[in-house]
Amino acid sequence: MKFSIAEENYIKAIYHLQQADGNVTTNELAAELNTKAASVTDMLKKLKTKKLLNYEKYQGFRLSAEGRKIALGIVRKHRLWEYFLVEKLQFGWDEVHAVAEELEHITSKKLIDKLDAFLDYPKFDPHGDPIPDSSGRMAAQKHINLIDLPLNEPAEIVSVGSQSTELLELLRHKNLSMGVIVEVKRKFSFDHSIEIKIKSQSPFIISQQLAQALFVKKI
Amino acid sequence: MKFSIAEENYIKAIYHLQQADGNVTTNELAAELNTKAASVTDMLKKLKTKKLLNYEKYQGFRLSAEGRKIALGIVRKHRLWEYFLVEKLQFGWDEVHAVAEELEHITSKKLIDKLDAFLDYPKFDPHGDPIPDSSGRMAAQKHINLIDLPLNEPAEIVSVGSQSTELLELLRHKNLSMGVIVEVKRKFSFDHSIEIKIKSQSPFIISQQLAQALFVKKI
DNA sequence: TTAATTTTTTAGATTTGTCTAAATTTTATT
DNA sequence: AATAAAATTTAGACAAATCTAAAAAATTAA
Ligand SMILES: [Mn+2]
Ligand SMILES: [Mn+2]
Ligand SMILES: [Mn+2]
Ligand SMILES: [Mn+2]
Repeated sequence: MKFSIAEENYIKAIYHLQQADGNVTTNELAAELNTKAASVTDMLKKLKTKKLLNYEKYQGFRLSAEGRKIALGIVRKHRLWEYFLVEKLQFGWDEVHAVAEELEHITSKKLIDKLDAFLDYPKFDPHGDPIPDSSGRMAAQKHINLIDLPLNEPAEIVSVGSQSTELLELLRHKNLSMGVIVEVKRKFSFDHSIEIKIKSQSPFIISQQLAQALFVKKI
Repeated sequence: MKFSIAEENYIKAIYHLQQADGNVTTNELAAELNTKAASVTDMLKKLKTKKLLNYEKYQGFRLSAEGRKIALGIVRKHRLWEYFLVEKLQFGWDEVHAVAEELEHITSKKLIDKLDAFLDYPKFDPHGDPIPDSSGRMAAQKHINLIDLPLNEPAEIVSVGSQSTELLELLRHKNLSMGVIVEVKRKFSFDHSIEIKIKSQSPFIISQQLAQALFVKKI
């Protein structure tokens, strides 16, 4: 079956929300998609009819197995295109999300598999998120939140919690990006800010909000 | 101003038709887009309002200067993507058109200019059609129709008259593609078929329709 | 130069995706 | 448990793009 761009955007958004939340709510999804709750309800009915969604009125919802499969296909396309934009076209890692938001809806299966081969089957996108393979499998992320990293343990930044331009702008300003090695030097309990150090730079403080948006792997 | 995918498809189709025809008619455009005349009329009104079209009821129409500029931008994207698909992703030259039909609607200007650079500023797409540069300029095609090529003059195939899968399938079957050197050996006036020869292959006959779909450059 | 034919436009519906405002259901608070 | 607040759904409207059928205009042919 083929899906419209609007349907695909809903499916993908539900997929991401249920990763975090388990059950997804109407308002949550409306906020995620910058639309209104009434519009969401309409689309939920349609996706339910198409058997992509387990949904009962007022009860919240989750994707069906079939819906999850569709979602993984869209996520695969999104992340492969992001990788292409950064690795081949020299985009900054903080400017690819909006373009990939469009490219992810190109329908050719052959295109995406050939792109995957051309890129040499990358496992992670520029934000550190795993890229599903053509059957929907992807590497698990066993990453810990920077806020939970013990003091003085070097760790590598491997992913970010959101793709908002605001976040990515701040990260760029602080020279924080995928692959950078960080160490937590102090934790301030008053506001939960932390002092971190990155290679050849004096330590600096980041806010709780920023630390929670960063995931690291101990090395 | 931003345009919908439907609007862009109309603009591009009008551009191609007026290249051949001068003035374009409602039915012509409906046929080109596989839609109905009534739908075309509706869209013409909209494009006129947006000043992309010189159009008076019942009089036929052409793009305005602004409309032509938009059209060239879409053509540029279409042909650059086709080049990418063939040169980088190893698509056959006969299978790229449908995918490019979608990719041409991705809106990022930065994307297309970076793609152009990545491809090293190609001048022609895989079908031999010139690719407009970022200001809309492109190489002129000074090609002659294969049906008009004099006997025994070697010439190089440089473009095809349409991208229909039917045509491209036939060309592939006959080993005819961009860059192939052909010579016309005989012309049969009964049905206007011609006998041609290509490198290391015995001569064979092609129909008038096929010969008219091929453009060559004398060498 | 009428009449027939073709082309084009209009009128009225339909589908998709969206919205606001009102109604309903659920959840939280007294 | 009753009431207030919040979340969700329904009702009704709208814009975009399409269609069919009918009307109007232009073209062609008698
Ligand atoms: Mn998207
Ligand atoms: Mn990403
Ligand atoms: Mn198109
Ligand atoms: Mn082409």
